Amino acid sequence: MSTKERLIEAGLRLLETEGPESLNARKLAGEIGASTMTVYTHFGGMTGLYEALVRRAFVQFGDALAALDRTDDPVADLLALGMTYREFASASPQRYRLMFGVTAPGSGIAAAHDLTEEGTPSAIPEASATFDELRRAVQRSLDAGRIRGDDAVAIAGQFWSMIHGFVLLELSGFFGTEGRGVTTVLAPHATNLLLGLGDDPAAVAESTRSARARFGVAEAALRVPGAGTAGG
Amino acid sequence: MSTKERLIEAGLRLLETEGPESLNARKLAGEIGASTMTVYTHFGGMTGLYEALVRRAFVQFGDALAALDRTDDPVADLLALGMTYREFASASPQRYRLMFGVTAPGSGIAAAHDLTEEGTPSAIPEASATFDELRRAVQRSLDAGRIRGDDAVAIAGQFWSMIHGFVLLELSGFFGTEGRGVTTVLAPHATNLLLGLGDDPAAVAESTRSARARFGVAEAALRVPGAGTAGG
DNA sequence: GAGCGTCGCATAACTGTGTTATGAATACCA
DNA sequence: TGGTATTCATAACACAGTTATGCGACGCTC
Repeated sequence: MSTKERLIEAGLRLLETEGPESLNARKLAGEIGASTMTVYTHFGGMTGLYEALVRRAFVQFGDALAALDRTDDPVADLLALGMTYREFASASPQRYRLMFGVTAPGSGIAAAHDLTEEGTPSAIPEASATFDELRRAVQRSLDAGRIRGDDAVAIAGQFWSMIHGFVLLELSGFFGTEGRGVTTVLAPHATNLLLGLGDDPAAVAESTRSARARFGVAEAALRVPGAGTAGG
Repeated sequence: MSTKERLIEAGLRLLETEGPESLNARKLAGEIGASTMTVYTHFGGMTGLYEALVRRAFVQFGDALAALDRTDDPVADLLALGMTYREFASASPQRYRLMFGVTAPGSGIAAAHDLTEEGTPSAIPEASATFDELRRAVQRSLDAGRIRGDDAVAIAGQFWSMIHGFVLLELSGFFGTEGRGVTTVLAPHATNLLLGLGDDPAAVAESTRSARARFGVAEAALRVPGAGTAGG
C-alpha cells in the first residue's frame, strides 16, 4: 500500500478513535512510521490531507448509500436511504463532521472555510455523487406518481436538509440519546414531508414498514406514528 | 466596560470580520491592548473564551427571535421565525457555525467535542431558550388547530432539523447563491411540512404571504409554490 | 492611615503545532 | 551505467496555547 494511502487510512482511523485533535502531522506520521515531511510530499500540507480525507469519506459514504437494494417501492427506497444516511453519520460522527466542515474550533483540523475552494464539500465531485443518489431516489418516487412536483433536485434538497439537520442536532445531543430522536423527530418528519408532497397516508405507512423491515430493527425503535398523527 | 466584556465583543467582531483563524489569544489580546494573560485570568483559557462567545451568540440569537411580533396567525409567526433564523445565520455564518460547534478543523477554535460538557450547545441554557421560542410558536399553532399532533417538542424538532440543515447546506454552497435555495428548497419544505402536519393548503399559502410581507421581501425572492405543487 | 492580602495583568519562557530548507537515499529510465 | 526525479529524514523556524513569575493597584483590617 502506498504511503499516501496509508496516511489517509491512518487519518480516518485516528479521527474516529482519538478524535479530531489527534489529526496532526506528527502523530499521523508517527502512525505509519514516517516523518512529518511525508505529509508535505504527498498532500502539500495538512490542508491537502484534510481534503483527501474528506474525499475518501465521501467515497465511503457514497458506497454505503449505493449498496442499498432498489425495490419496486421507490418511497421505501428513499426512506431506507435516509436510515442508511443517519446510520453512517451515527457510526462515526467525527467523520461526518469532517465531511461537512463541521468541527468546532481548536480541534486541530482546518476550518471548512480554510480549505481550498476545491476542498469545499459543494465543489467535491464525490460529494455531488452522494447527493445524486438521493436525487435519483426522489426522481423514481416522482416517476411512480407517489409524490408531486416538477423538480427532483429541489425536493431532494428538502430531504437532505431534513436529515442533515437532524443528524447534526442529534450528534450535538439535542434530541436525547439512544436514537430516541429518530422515533420522535426524524421519522414523523419524513412522514409529514411525504404527505406534504402528496403521497397517500396509507402508502407512506406501508413504505415506512417496508423500509423499517429491511433494517431488521425492532418496531419500537423506528416506530412511526400513523399517517396523519403528526406529532410524536 | 469590563475587560471580560471587551474580550467577548472583540472576539465576536474578529470572528466575523477576519474569520475563525483570527480568534487566537495574541490577536484577541492585542485587539483590546492587553496581554494574552487576560484570557486566562477571565476565561481560564481559549476554550473558556469560546464557550463565552457561544453563550453570547445564543443570547443575540434569542433576542433576534424574540423581537418578532406575535400576530393572530401562529403559523405565519412560525414562518417568520424561520425567516429570521435563516437571516441570522446568513448575516454572520461564522457566528452560526461557532454556536453549533460547526467550525471545521484547524480554524483555531476548539472542537465542539473539546468543549466542556457544559459548553455543549445542548447543555447551554441560552441555546435551550432559543429552541423554546420555536416550541412555543409550534404550540400556538397546535392550540389554534392549524396543525395536528400531541407533542410540540417533537414537531418543533422537525422544524429545527429542517432549517438547521438547510442553513448549513446553504452556507456550504450546496444550494447556489443569492438565496436561491430559500425559494427552491426551504420555502417548499416548510409548506410541505405544514401540509403533512395537517394544515389547510389555502391557510398555508395565506400564512406564507403574511410572513413574507412582514419581511418586505419581493414576491419573487421568497415565492412559495402554490400549496400542493411541492417541487419548485 | 499603615500594613496586608487579593486580584488583574505584563513579561517571558515552555510545549506542541504547521511548515520549510536542506541534503541523503532511493527508484526509475535512457 | 549514469543521470534525473522522487521520496523522505533531519533540523530549524514561526506561531499557537499555556504557564510561572513578579509587579502594582485596590480593598480590607486594625
